[in-house]
Amino acid sequence: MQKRDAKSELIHVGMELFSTQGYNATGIGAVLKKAGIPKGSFYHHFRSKEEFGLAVIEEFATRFLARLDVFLSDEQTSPLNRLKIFFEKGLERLADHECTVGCLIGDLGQELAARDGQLRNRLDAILLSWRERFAACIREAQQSGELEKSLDPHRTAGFILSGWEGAVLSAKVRKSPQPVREFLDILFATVLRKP
Amino acid sequence: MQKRDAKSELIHVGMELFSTQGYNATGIGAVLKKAGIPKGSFYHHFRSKEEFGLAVIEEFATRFLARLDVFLSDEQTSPLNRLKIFFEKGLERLADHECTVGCLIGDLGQELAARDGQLRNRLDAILLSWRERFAACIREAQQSGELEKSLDPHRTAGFILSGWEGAVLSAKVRKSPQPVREFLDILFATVLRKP
DNA sequence: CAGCAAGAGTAGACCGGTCGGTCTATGGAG
DNA sequence: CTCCATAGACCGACCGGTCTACTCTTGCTG
Repeated sequence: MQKRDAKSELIHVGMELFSTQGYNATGIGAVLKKAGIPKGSFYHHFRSKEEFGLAVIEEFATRFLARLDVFLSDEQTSPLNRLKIFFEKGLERLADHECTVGCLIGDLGQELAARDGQLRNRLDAILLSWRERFAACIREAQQSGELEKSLDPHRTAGFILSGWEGAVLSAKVRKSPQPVREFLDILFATVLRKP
Repeated sequence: MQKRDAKSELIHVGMELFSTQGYNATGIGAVLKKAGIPKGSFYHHFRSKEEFGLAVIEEFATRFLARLDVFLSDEQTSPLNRLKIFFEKGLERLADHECTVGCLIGDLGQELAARDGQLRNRLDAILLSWRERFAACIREAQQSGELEKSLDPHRTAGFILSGWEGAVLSAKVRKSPQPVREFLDILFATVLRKP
C-alpha cells in the first residue's frame, strides 16, 4: 500500500474522525496523533481548522460524486433502478460499518448549521448539487415511463435526499440499519411507485 | 413574569443553547453566564454535563409530547388532518425562528450518535416513543378510511419521523423552510394520499 | 417564642487537561 | 542558496469538574 503525502493523510484521517465523532468533538490533536503528523506540518498545509474542514468535505464530496456517477450513469440499467441500486449499496455500507458512519455532509450540515462560516455555505452548495443529480435521474425515469410525469423532479429529489439523511440519522441513533431499510421500502412503494 | 428557580433556569437556557449551537459546542460556562447562575449551583443540581444534558432533553421531550398530544388527540379533527396540522404548525415555528432551531432530539441524536452514554440511549428511546404516537394516529386514520389499510403504521410512522428530521436538517443548512414545505407536500400527496 | 442544627442552595477560586493557533528551528530537495 | 516541508515547544483561552466557604431555610427542642 502506497504511503500518502502528509496533506492527503491528514484529509483522510479527518474524513474518518469527522464521520464518526463530528467536527466539534474532534480536536486537531486527535487528527495529528492518528495521522502521525506534527502540528507544524498541519498549519503549513491549512491555515485553520475551518480550512482543514473545507478540504475534508471537498474530498468527501468528490468521492461521493464519483460514486454517484458510477451508479446514476449506468446505461445498462433503467433510471429508476439506478436510484434503487445506489441506495441499496448505501444501505449495505451503512450496515458494514455497524451504523457508526453516516453521510459526512449531512452530519456536518446539521452540526454546523448555526455557523455563518464558509463551511456551512459549502455544505449547502454540495447538497444542492447532489439534488440536481438526483433530479436529472428522476427526469430520465419519467421520460422512460418509469415514474409519473406529475412528479416535480427537483422537489422529489429534495424529498429523497432529506429523507435519506433523516433515515441515516435514525440508523445511527438506533445503531441499526432498519430505519434506512424502511425508508427505502416505503419510498419505492409510494413516492417512486411505477405507474 | 415569574422568576424561575435556578435549576429550571439552567434547563431552560440549556434547551436554548443546545438547540442553536449543539451540545459539544456549548460549554457550561456559556450556560451559566446566560442564566446568571454560578458554577457551584450548577454542580449542586447536576453531577455532570451529561446529567444536565439528560435533564434538558427530558424537559424538551415532555414539552414536545404535550404539544403532540394537543394535536393528535383532537377529536374534532380527522386523524389524517391532525397529522397535517401538527406538521404545518411545526413548519410555521421553524420559519418564525428563521430556521435556526430544529428538533433538539434529532439534532442531539446526530451529534451524539457515536457515544455510548446515557444520552444517546435516551434519545433513541424518545424517538421510538414519538414513533408510537404517530403510528397510533395512522392506525386511526386507516380505521376511518383516510389511509390505505396496506400501510404498516409503525414503518410509516418511522418514515415520516426520519423524513421530518431530514427535512428540518436541510432547512437549517439552507436557512430556508422550503425543504420542509416540499417534504410535507410530497408526503401528503404520495405516502399519505387518501384512497 | 427563640435558638440551634442540619440540610439545601449559592458562590467562585482553583485544578489539570485540551483547544486552536503561533513561532522558531531544522532538514531536505532542487 | 532558497524554498518547501517538518517538528514540537509554547501561548492564552476554554473545558468540565472539585472544593471550600458562606448563606438561607426548615424543623426540632427547650
